[in-house]
Amino acid sequence: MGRAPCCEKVGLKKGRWTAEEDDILIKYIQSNGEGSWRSLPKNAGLLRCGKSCRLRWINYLRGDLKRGNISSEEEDIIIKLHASIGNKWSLIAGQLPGRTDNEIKNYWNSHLSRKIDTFRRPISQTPPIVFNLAKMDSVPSKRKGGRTSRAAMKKNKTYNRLTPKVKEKDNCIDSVKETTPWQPEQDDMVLDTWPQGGGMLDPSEEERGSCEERESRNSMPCPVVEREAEMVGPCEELENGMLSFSDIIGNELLLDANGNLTVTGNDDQKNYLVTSDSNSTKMDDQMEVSGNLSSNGESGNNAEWLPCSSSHSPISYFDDGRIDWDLEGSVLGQWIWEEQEDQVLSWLWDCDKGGDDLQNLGGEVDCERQKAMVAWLLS
DNA sequence: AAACATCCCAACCGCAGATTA
DNA sequence: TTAATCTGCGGTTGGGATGTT
Repeated sequence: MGRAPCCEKVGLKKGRWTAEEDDILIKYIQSNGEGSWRSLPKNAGLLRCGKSCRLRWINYLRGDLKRGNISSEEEDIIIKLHASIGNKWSLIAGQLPGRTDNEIKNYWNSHLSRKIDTFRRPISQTPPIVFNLAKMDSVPSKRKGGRTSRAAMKKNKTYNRLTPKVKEKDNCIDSVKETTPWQPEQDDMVLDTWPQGGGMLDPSEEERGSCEERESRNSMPCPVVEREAEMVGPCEELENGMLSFSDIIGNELLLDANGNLTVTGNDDQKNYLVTSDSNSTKMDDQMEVSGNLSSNGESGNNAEWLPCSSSHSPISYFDDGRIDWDLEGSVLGQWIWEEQEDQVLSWLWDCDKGGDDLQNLGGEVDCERQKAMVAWLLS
């Protein structure tokens, strides 16, 4: 039997709520309390779906909602939590009093995800480079038209127009560093390094599905090589002040505490997942990758590059029964979350302290890199 | 001033887990 | 035990707002 509709849809009003409707809803909830959303519209005399009433109340009319812009501290929390748990907007919202999941979701989609998405860059054609992010901050966007983002307008009302356009590559690239490109051992490697809820708290391999599916789930660019290539020159893209985060990961990103970004390229447009060859530290190394937001295939941590799509992916290690890192769907994963949620979250809040926490989990955290990455994202 | 491009967010939709009868 | 219902969540979209050309 098909699922019954949440409410009788015929004759119900849709679209923006009017002030009168808001008043009715507020008064009704004030006198009757929340809940019984299905019967609320009828009882309150609203021509709205109960679901719509609930949403309106939760996201807009509740008294304890915080108005105004997302603060940098809140943004910091959002970034850190999203890097850890992915699109769990309600969970993230739970850490931000007065903010709703919808608000955070919108903020992520309109501000933060774009920041990361525009960080894209072609992988192969450039020599290894070091970017001075401090300089990049001052590099204007190359947009041709359209509306300036509100965030940008808030930050700088002379946005774009009064800022001289950067023409010289040297303005955005501090130096070119020659390194020996790392050669992959396998040709069919697929990157899965973006810590979209991943790395640390990734669902099982089966649930991960295709790249597109994961992109859809996470609202994040999937850094898989078969993605449409965005072929722009190194500085052309840098004029946007951003690189693809996934590209950076794929190119062996090194982000130091000063915000300098080192990218050592690989020349076959392959991206990789780094993991350890030590079973006992699989989970921890994943944490390190996601926490540090950097990977180095030559790291001395017994690291080896493995295709995440293969049976050797770190996730598959979990699936092998050694550990199931499914956040909600497994006993062990549930245990980890329940028992060590505080540790994980405290690591997110306080890097200095979190190092110890993660040590307890068997991992290592490069706090300086984490801080630098967050600082950059907030820039 | 008009057309166009883009941003942004409120609201909708469908799904899934929890609860109830 | 099962179906119906409720509730919450995450993805998506419509359209107003606004900057650029």
